[in-house]
Amino acid sequence: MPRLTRAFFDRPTVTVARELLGQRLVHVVDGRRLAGLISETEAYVGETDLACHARAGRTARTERLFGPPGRAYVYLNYGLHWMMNVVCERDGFPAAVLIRAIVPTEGLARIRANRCGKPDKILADGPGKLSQALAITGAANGLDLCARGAALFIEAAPPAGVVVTRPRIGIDFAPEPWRSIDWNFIWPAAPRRTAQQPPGPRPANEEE
DNA sequence: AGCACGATTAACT
DNA sequence: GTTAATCGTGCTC
Repeated sequence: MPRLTRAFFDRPTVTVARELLGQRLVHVVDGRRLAGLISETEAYVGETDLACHARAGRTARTERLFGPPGRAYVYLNYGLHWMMNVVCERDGFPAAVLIRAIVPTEGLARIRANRCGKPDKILADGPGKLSQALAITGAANGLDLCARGAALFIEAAPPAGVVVTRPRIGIDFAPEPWRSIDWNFIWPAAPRRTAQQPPGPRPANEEE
């Protein structure tokens, strides 16, 4: 499947957040693909969105948000957890989609190791967890997901179909209407479990 | 220069 | 349900 292009991200952030459900987030680490299907996203849209980091205006931290679409905005939250976002909309307008959950599909052995052997059900069902699972850190901040040869990118996959919306998580500090607007998107029919390994010889890039 | 607080997680009771 | 872990950021003094 081809990779999503810059044109995909150069659209309204809410649209991108919806359509990212079902698509495949891939991080190539040491020549090995670590990947999963995106199952939950959130939209953060502009300086007027008082839940968005861009509410602080253009600063050193938010520079990526204001930049061109298709790049990663990765920041550390609570001093512990890396949050993986994809910048959306035109250069100069600050907006991004936070990827909040994925269903791991490739590189399972490495992903389990990155997650310290935790049960498969909770390998990547949170924004901090999926970053740990795919080994995404602040080093990825600003990377162009649409560049040729990028190690971090999103591949096209069948669309999610039915999508459920609800208010965004963890932004109780924000005033209305931002606190309650339905900018969290979930793919309820996402595969619950990680696919089993196919029978026969394993791919060359699958470990142990 | 100092401070309060997160777009969270895991391990508790 | 409660709480510790842990640090970059933006704001105040």
